[in-house]
Amino acid sequence: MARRTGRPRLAPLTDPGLDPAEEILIAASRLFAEKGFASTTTREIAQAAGIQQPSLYYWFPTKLDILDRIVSSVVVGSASFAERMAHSPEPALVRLYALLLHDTRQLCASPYDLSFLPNSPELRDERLTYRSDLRSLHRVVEQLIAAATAAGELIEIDPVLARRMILTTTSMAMDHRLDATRVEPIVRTIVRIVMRGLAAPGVDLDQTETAAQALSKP
Amino acid sequence: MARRTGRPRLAPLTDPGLDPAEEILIAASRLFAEKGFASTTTREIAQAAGIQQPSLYYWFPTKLDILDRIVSSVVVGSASFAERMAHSPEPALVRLYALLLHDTRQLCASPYDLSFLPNSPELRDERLTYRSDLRSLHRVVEQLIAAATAAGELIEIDPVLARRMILTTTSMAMDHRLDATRVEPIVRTIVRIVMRGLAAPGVDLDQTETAAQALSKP
DNA sequence: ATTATCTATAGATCTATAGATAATGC
DNA sequence: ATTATCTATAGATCTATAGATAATGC
Repeated sequence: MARRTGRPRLAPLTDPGLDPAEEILIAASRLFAEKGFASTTTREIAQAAGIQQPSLYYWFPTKLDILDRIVSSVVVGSASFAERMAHSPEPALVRLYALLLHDTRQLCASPYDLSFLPNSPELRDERLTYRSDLRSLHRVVEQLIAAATAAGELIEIDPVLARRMILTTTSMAMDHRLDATRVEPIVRTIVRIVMRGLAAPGVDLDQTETAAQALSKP
Repeated sequence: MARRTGRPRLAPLTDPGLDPAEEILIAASRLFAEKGFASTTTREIAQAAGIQQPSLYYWFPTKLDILDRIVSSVVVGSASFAERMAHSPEPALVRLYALLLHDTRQLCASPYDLSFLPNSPELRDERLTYRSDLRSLHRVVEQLIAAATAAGELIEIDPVLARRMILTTTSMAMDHRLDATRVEPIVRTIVRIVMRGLAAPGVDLDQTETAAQALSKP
C-alpha cells in the first residue's frame, strides 16, 4: 500500500512500487528514443511521468542529468565487464565475442529504451559523466579487435571502423527485443552475424561462441 | 568572375562558383551531423554559410525544408536504383549486393555530410517529402533479402532486422571516406563484411561481387 | 525592376527558479 | 519538520515575418 509523503500529485503513480525518479527515467528514455533528446521537452517528460514540468527538478538538477543517468546505467556495467575482458587469458576473439554478448544482453535487459544510443549527437556532450566509461569501452573493443587480427582470428581491418560497425549493429538489438523470453536468441543471432562478417576464413565460430558464453554468463 | 546581383552579403561566398542555396545545404549538413537537426539553430547554419539568419528564408521556406533537400538528394537516387534492382533478372543476392554498393557509393560521393542519417529521429517526420522514397528503398531491400533467403543464398533471418543491420552499417561508411580516391576500397570492404555476415555457408562472394559490380556501375 | 541580402522584431516556445501547499512523520 | 508536489513566471532562446536596402539588369 505504501502511502507516500509529500503533496499529492495530479496523476497518481502508475506503478506504486516504483521510485518516482525511476518512472521519470523510463518515460524520458522512451521519448528520447522516439523524438530524440533535443526535441523532447521537459514538459513532455513530466506529463509522461504524471507530474507537472517543474516537479522534474526536484529529482534531477537539469535535463541533461536525466540523459546522463539513463546512459550511465548501461555504460558503467559494460565498461567494467570490458575491463575484465581486457585482462582475461582467453584468446582475443573469445573475449571480444563474450564482450559483445554481455553488452547486447545488457542493452536488451535495461528497463530503459536505449535505441537512441547509436549516433545520438548529444552523447558527445563533454559534460556527461559516462563519457570516460564509454571511451574505455571503445578502447577495449578496439584492442581486442587488433589482437584478434594479429592472431589471425579476424580479417585485416581498421579497428576503429570495425568497432563502430560492431557497436552500432549490436545496439540495434534493442528494437527487436519483443518480449523478455526472446532476448537471448536475438542477442545470439545478432552477435553471430557481426562476428561472421569479421572473422578470418576457417575460424570455428561455434566453438568460439561456446567459450564466450562461459565467459560472459557469470 | 561572375558578379552577382542583390544586396552584398556581409561575408563573401567562400566558393564564388557555388549556388548560395548549395552552400547553405553543405553547411547545414555538417552541423546536423555534428550536433543533430534539432540542436542546430538557423542562426548557426546562416553563420556557417556567411549570411544573416533571416536570409536563409529567401532560399528555403522552413528549417525542415533544408533537411528535406539534403536527404532527398541521396534517397531519390537510391530508391530509383532499388526499383531497377527489384525487376532485374539476376539472382537476388547479386541484386542486393549491387544495391548496397550503389547506395554506399552514393552516400560517400555526396557533397553533404550524411552521417546523421541512421537513427536520426527527425527523419520520421511525416512532412518530409522523401519518406515515400525511403520506404520503397526499405521495401526493395527487404524483398531482396527474403528472395535471397528463399534461394538459399542468405541465412534464415527476419528481413526487417537484416535490412536495418545492413543499412545502418553501410551508412557508417560516410565517416570513413577520408578523401575521394579512397572511397571505392572502403565501400567494397564494408559491403563485403556485411554480406559475409549474412550469406549462407558456401556462397561464393567473390563471384557475387563481380556480378554485382557489373550491375551497379553503369 | 529584379534579386539577394540586411536589420528589427513578433510570437512562441523552453528550461529552470521562487515560493506556496498538502500530505506524512515525529 | 520533512517530503514531494504544485502554480506562477523570469530569462533566454529560436523560427519566421515585415519591410528596408544595395547591388545588377534592362
